[in-house]
This record gives sequence, C-alpha cells and structure tokens, in this order.
Amino acid sequence: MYPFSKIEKKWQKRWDQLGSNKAQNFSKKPKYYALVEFPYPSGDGLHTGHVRSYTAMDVIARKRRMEGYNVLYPIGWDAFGLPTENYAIKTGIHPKIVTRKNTDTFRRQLRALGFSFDWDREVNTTDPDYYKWTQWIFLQFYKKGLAYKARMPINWCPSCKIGLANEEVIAGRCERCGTVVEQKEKEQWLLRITKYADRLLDDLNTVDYLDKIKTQQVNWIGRSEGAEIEFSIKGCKDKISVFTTRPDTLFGATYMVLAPEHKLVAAMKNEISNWREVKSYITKTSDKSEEERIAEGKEKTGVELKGIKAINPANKKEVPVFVADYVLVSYGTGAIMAVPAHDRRDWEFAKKHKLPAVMVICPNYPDKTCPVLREAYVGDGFLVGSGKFDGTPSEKAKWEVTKFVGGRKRVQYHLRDWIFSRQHYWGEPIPIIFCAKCGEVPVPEKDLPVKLPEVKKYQPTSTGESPLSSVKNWVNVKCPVCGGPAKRETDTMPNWAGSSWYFLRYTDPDNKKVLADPKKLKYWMPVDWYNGGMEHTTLHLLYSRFWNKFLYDIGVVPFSEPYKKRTSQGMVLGRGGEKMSKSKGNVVNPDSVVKTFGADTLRLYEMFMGPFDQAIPWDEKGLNGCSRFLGRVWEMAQKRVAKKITNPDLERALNKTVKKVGNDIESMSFNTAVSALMIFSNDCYRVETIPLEVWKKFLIILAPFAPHITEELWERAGNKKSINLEKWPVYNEKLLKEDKFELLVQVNGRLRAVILAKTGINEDGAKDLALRNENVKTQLGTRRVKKVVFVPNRLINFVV
RNA sequence: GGGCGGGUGGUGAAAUGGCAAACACGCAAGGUUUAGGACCUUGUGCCGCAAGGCUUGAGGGUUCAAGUCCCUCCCCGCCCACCA
Repeated sequence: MYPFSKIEKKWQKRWDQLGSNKAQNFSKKPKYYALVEFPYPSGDGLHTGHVRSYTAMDVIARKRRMEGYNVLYPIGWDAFGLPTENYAIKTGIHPKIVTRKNTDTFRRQLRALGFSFDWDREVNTTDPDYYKWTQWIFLQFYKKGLAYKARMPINWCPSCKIGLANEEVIAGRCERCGTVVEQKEKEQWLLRITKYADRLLDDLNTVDYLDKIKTQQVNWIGRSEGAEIEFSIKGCKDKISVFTTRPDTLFGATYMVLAPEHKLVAAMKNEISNWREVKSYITKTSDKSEEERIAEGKEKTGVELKGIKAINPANKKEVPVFVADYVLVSYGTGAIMAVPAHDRRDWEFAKKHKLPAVMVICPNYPDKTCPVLREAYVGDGFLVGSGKFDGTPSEKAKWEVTKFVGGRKRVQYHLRDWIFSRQHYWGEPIPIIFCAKCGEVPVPEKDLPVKLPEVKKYQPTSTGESPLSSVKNWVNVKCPVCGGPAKRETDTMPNWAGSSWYFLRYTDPDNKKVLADPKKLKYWMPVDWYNGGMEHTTLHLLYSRFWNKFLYDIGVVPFSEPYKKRTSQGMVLGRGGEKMSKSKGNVVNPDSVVKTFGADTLRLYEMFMGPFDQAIPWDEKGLNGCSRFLGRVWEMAQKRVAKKITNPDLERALNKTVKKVGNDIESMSFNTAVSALMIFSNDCYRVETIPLEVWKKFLIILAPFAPHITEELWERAGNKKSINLEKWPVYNEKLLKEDKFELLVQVNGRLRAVILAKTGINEDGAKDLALRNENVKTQLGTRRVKKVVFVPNRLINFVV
C-alpha cells in the first residue's frame, strides 16, 4: 500500500491553487465542452453510479487537456425536487437549508475523487439568480404561445399530491413513490413540445448519439402517418372522426369504438337506448386503475351503443358503435374504425362480441385465392372486397381510399404536450399573475425572479392546490397592467425545468443581465460530449433539446442542437446484481472506499469493472486488484526506474499501449484501456530496470484514470510542472511493427504448429517453413494438398 | 404485445471472420510474513496417464477457417406498453 490519503489531499489542494482545471473563456486553444448530468443532491450522498459517469468524462476531459484543448468540464446541482421537500415536511427544516447541507456533502465527496471540474462555474437550480432565468425562459414560451393553460384530466398521484407528466407514470404508478395514479381534472400549464416533434425527430440525423438513444427518442416521439376519416351517424348531424394508419382497410371496418371519455358518448345520451348500461360501463372504467386494466391483460371489454349506427363512408353500410376502454381518449381522435380482419385488438374484441370480420387485404396477388383467416392479418397485400379498389396494392390504396371518402392525411405523435404544473413548494414559481380585469398577465421581466416565499408548512393540500396558495401576502399582488387586485399562480415548475438549460448557464454562470453572454455561448456551445444515464433519454434529454431549439428560434442560443455527442453508462448494481437501494442495504458509500483504498483505486476500478455501457454488479474484491496494480506502480517507480538506459522491447510495448489506451478511451472501452495499462506494467515488472523516458510516458497515459498517484510519481521523478500540463504521447506507427511473428500452421483448419517467422514472409516462404515442421509432416502424411490459404503475417492453412 | 440490450470458465470479462478465455478476481500449492482485505512464485475451461480430443444458450447453414456472418428456436435483463 502506498500513502494514498496524503498524496490525494496534497494534489487536490495543489490543483486548486494552480487553477489547472479552470476553463478559459475565449482562449485561442480549441475548446472542448465535456458534460455530465449534474446530480440531484439527495441526503444519501454520492452514489457509485455518479462516480462511474463522472470518472469516464473526467478521463476524457483530462486527455483532451493533454491534447491541447481548452476544456470546460463543469458541475452543479439540480436541487429542486420532492425528496428534499418531503424531508422538510418531516423535519420542518427549510428545503434551502437541507439543500445547502446536501450540496456541501456532494461537493466534498466529488472533490475527494479528484474530478477535474471547474468549481468556479458551479450552478444551482434553486438559486434565485439561476431560476430567474428559468422563469424568464418560461415567459418567452408564454409570449410565443407555447406555454398555455388547459383544463384537462391529468395523472394525479394521491400520495405525493402532485400532477405527473405521462413520462413520470410507470405502468400506471407514480415514478417516485409507486402509488397507483388516478385521473383528475385540473387546470394545468402545458408546454407545446408537440410543435417541435418533427424537428426533434429529424435533427437526430445531425447529431452523434448512440443508436439506442436515438431509437428510444424516435419511438418516444412516435410519429405515425395516417388519415383522419369521418363516419356519419344515422339520423344525426354529428360525425365520428377517426384516425387510422390503415385507410386501405376501410372497406373492412365492421364496427366503431369510442373511448369511454369521448364527448360524443354523453352528447348522444338521448339516442342511446341502453344508456344505463353504457353509463355504468363508463363509471366502472374510470374507477378502474391503470393497474387493473393491465392486469386484465388482453381481455377486451365494451358495450354497444344501442340505437346508434354509423355509416361506413366507403361502402355506405351501417355499422354498430361501441364504447370500450381499449380505445384511449388521449390518442388520435379518441375513436377508431374497427377492422377485425386486419387489426389484432379489433379481432379479439370482435371475436368476443361476435362481430363479423371481413377480409379486405389479401396477401397474395389478385389472381390467387385468399387464405382463410385464423387471426388478424396485419401485413400488406392487395385490396379485395373493396369495390373499385380491388387489386390495388395496400400501400398505394391508402391515399386513394382516403381521397375517395373525403378524408385527409394526418400525422399523429405519441408525444404529448408537456404538463408543466406541479402543486408543490420546492420548485420555481410560475411567473404568471391572474387579474380579474386583465386575465392572465405574465410577470414583467424586470420583476424576476419571483422568489419563493418563506412558509411554515410545506405540506401539499389534498385539494390539489399548491402549498403556496396559503401564503396570502405572497399570493395577493397588484396587477402589473391595471394595478388592480390580482393573484399569483401558485403552481411551481416540474423538476425538469432547471435541468433543461443548465448546460447554457455553465458558459457564463454569474451573468446578471442575460441567461448567458451570447459571445460565450458562441465560444463554448454546443456541448461536445454529454454522458449520462439511459433513464434520462426520453425525459431530460428530449426536454433540454426542446428548450434549446426554442431558445435558438428566439435568437438566444447559437446552435439548434445542444449536444454533439451523447453516450450512456450502465448502472452500477449491488452485489447480487440487484439495484442498489437503501431498503436492500446494498448501497456502497464512495467515502468508505476512498478511505480504505483511495480515490485513484475507486476511479480505476469503476473503469475496469466491465464494459462501460453495461450494468455491472459491484464487487469489492475487484477493488483489491486495482489497488494491487497501483501499489506495484508505486513500488516500481520508487525502486526500478533509471535514467540513461534503453530497452527496445519495452519501448515497443509502450507504443502499443499508448495506441490502445488512446483508442479505447475514445470508444469508451475503459475496461480494456485499464487492462492494457496493467499488461504494460506487468511487462515492466519483468525487467530489472525501466528506462525513465518510457516510465514517464506510462505515467502520462495512466494519469487520466489515476491522477493523484501519477502526479506524485511525476514530481518524484524530478519534474517541476504538473503532469496535467504534459502532452498526450503520440505513438510511433513504425515502432509498432515487429520483425517476427508467430506463423500459425493449420491442416484443414486445425492448428498443428506455431512457427516463429519473419514479418513479411511470402506464401512460398511460409509453405517451406511449414512443410519442414515434423508435426505438420505427420499430419499431412501422404495426402494430397488441394488448396493452400495464406494470410500474410498470420497463418497458412493446408486443405487436403 | 413492441423496442433495445444480452447469453463465453467458479466470478467480472477479452477476442479487425484467423491460436477462445487477454486483463483482473477467486481458488490451490509453495515461499515470506505472522496485527493484516499485506507481499512474492507457480498453477488454474472440461475429459484423458499420455498422444490427443472436446468447449462460446440449442439446432441448422455459409466459409479453407465462425463466439463473430445467415436462418430457425430457447432463455435472461432493461425500457415502453390496448398509440388505432
């Protein structure tokens, strides 16, 4: 063991004094903006998952500095949020105080790990100087009509007493507390993210994100092209409008379904002869929790609206109309045309309710016979039973049929507008005032920030009102327009607000006049490399791209896409491969690891433990190996390094290592990079003395992973300047070439001999060499060689 | 049901179509210590005394050569989920 504790403290202090991690605005060096997701400073302290992500980007940031870049690697606190508020409710301590305490802990822990953050650029989303600009951005959304209030059913968590965005509802439960979510009608602020859906989708082509991240965003946005078609109702002037991606199957529509919440259902009350039955079905479904709906699985329930008939506009046939909860009011038009023959869900429902399935798409060419249906046929084919469209390929028929019945093309997204209201204390107040005379009035920009008032109780109310509503002297204000009595909006923003633009603030964290100086934004943006958790792909990542695009549109930021490159780390799991959690008692505290093994060992281990993008269970035994490795490096540096000697073998090995480590860092194959460093140190271990120049380069390429020990050894090797100021070594392609290689000799693809041969040997030479080998001779025997496969500098294979 | 990852030793895992198991953990034996989660050496996929044979979830195929490419299937993880 080496004195890691002393060394790590010494260098952390020294780096602060030197200011070596500070990013320089407008430096002539090329800029590099490396970003990690800023943590939510929870009371539990830093998690090993943070360490994994932050170490990875720290390795990259440190390498970039050595490559001559002016690096911005910032950190801050995403500090608004429920756990802090809940803690405040329980203890009565102000969230502000709790946040300060937690950020202090996080800061101490992050510093102890030697991350090369620029601590001068710390941001905190709960700082009024910061959230002033979060509110300012909201006002810009408002001015452009992209923030609007609507009364709508929202996902309501009865335990947290908060409205949730769709993204925050997981399998019908609250993402945070796991309580079953209810539907509740409420006035809500929404952001019109759907207006940006196409650009959020299309611009994915311009960025370098991992494919799985792109795919997830594409699926989440869920763009689908289809048609909107109207069905008239017999004896009634109302029409039922449906959205379908398969207008080509219109002739096969044998019934219709309305969502239970569809407005027409109640509107047609008087015409529905079995209204009582229908009403009871609707009540039953609205009482049903999402969970129950899922538990019922594929069992599709529904009730026919007796007395109501719709007309299929394609063939003018009368079709029955149902209400069924397998149709969602929130997607498309809230109503569907049902084509049992060509839709699995409709097939099931039809089977249960004994409704006819009429095949209108035949998979075979028009002249062939169609197969008998045993299940819905959802593929393409040719139209049959569709009047004049018979024989038309289904893809082509889509728009022809649409036109024929007077429908129109329509694009539908899975993405919904972003519900932006929360009924909580610990968030940014939404800067809107309601005046009896003037209506909705935005807070004038000069009055920002709208600061959170001091309150005694943080408890949310069961009526769904924010705790802010009880702070009378805060709520009651003069209308900024008419000066008359008015009231503030008491809802706050969701915890995703502050994190939707924080990367912009890092470029200019103290600016009092604008959210960031345009020149600084121009210099630093876009983020060159952003690493974070896969779980933020459809939330934070999409939201922040949306905000950035909006700010680009109003001329505040210079680039439409905020992040050039996005990668993701795998989760660090507990010992058995389970998620780390307090309740399971398998949480690893980085503090204790740093105390026992040192920060460098922890950093190295988190990089070595497995492929970076995969989830890996924690294993403290693995720490031993990394600790041992650094211990050996320490020993060797103290005793075995000498000036003025050379060792060509080691030099060649070093060259190889420089290349491998460099490439592996770029591809985030940190585990194999560390293994290459270990292999080289093993090579060194085998020789008596190690040339100083070779050793120095080794220290440099190890430094991004283990910055403290390498810095100390660097100093002990007689260097006056920090190792951070060294250049990343260049490998010599010539030196990589070896003059000999192991020629593999195969007979019928099976390895029979390994012969040392000269690099560059030709086929004849290799053949000669191989045929002289005894084992090869025996294997070949008297058999005739049919074919020889020769791979230069690798193998020769005799096929007999 | 859909999407995305995976399946290789006792464990974490490596492997541009070209020696499967690098590196590390663990284990075993020996050494050195004996306050050690210390250190060093050697060994370590399976069968076999050996020569040799077998081995990357299962089965087929392409190829001189397959963990890697193609087809059929099974299993596991994560995310989404009645999205018309």
